[in-house]
Amino acid sequence: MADAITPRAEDYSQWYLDVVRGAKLADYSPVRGCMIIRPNGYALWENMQAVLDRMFKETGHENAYFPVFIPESFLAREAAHVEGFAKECAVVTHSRLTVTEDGRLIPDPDSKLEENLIVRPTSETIIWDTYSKWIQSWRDLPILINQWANVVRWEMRTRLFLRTMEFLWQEGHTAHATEQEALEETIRMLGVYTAFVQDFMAVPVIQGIKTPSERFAGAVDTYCIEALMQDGKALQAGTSHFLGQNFAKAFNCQFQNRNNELEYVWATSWGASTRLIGALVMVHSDDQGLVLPPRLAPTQVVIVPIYRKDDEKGVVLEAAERIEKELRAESVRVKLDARESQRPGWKFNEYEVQGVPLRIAIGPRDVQNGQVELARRDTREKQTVPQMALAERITGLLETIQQEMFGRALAFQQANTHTVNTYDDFKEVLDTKGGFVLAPWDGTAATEALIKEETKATIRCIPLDQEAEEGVDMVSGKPSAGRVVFGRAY
RNA sequence: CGGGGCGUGGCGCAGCCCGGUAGCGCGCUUCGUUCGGGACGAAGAGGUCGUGGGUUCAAAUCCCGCCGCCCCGACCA
Repeated sequence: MADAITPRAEDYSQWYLDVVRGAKLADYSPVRGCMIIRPNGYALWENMQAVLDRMFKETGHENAYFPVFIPESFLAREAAHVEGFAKECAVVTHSRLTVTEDGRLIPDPDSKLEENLIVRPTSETIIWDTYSKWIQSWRDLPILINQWANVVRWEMRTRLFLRTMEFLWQEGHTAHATEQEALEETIRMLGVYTAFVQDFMAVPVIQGIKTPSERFAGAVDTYCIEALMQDGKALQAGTSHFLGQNFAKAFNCQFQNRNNELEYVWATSWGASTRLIGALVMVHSDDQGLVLPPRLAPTQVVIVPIYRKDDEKGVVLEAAERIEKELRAESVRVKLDARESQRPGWKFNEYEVQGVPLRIAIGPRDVQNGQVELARRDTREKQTVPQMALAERITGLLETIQQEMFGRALAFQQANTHTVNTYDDFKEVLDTKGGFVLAPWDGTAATEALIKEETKATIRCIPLDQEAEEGVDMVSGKPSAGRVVFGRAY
């Protein structure tokens, strides 16, 4: 087999890329670091979008769209923000090209822009410039807006889905009259992400707050959900920022409150990206390829008809189409692959690599016995079941698969979460097992930086459910109030 | 930008050390036999060997320059 998948244990990086490409999710583009999302990958993204979008609307948000170009001067308004993003911006300096005498294409010097434009790396600045025009009174608040967009960050090193120069995401930007309300929004959206990632992606996460050094550029506090990949590395799966009044001040966005006083608006922003697809791949896939959770799988069930002669073809296809109809009536996303250009064995493999949760094979034998062969992608179990009440069995089984995938991922996360008290144990666990490491921390950036420098592990978050526990920092020996989550991260 | 590696049909690679005019697997096309786990046979199509220069009767192969890509780090959703 030419396109065999590298076993996970051998080279995780290669395994991941093999799965992504084997499942036809994405390709590298001619431009370094950019990604071509193939129909398979995009179908997955569309399902994720649909669910998230519904959740946003259920929590009172509406969609809008802001421009891809941001005046350079906007970025400079918020000090921490510019610090964080200035070094990874694509800059537009000219508006047209011209051909030189020797036939080269260059930016026309005559078309140099008066002010450079940057391609948005995130939209806080353009949105807060806009909000400052929209908001005068407390009656104009809150504003609860989400945007589905692409953004560009000129990353030094990239990897399909996990870090690409351009990526698709949603970014929510909300404006509130009070600090309390903005804080509640921040936590609410963290909850939405948690629900989405756990209940739909079947990926367990730890909720927490970032330390100041890992905080979003311009935020007062960054809340996040952290997931654990199968190689023991952590991945940030979503963030929700409490921005305080930082952007309101930078863009002079004030409102008059009920007491006739002028006040700066309180802000949040939150985002999740196509990186989630990477997380999905890295958490559930095996050496046979992608494994998709039924709730997000573009195709939940594939039917592969098997026949040799024309008379067999007739009865087999008839049965297959009947089953397809029954499943569709139950809102199952089903695909009947009756192509004659590929053989059954080839199709079995193809849909396994693509992660389709369930496969039904039906041949003359089955038609005769009133049965089908049902194969689960996640466990690779096969069983022969009656055609009677098949739709009911399948909807139940899809739900079982969804639950069991989450259960296995959770068990993995728990088995790879270690509690340590000494620096030696800490290093030992990181080097031999990886995973999340719960360790005491004295709360200083100095020890955090030292640990990162020496072990490449960062504080993924201070968990929201952190228990008060008197301890001693592994490095400084200073007192620690509770454990934080360390890990090596993507 | 630092450290490694690699550029040879669509994809993955061998050939390079020791120069003689390009090969393998997969894929693709046609025909036949097949079809319950990536079928088999036969016949085909497809390559400026990244690029520029040098050495030589002769360069994928040796020498020098340049370009590009991948991996590991610094940066990051």
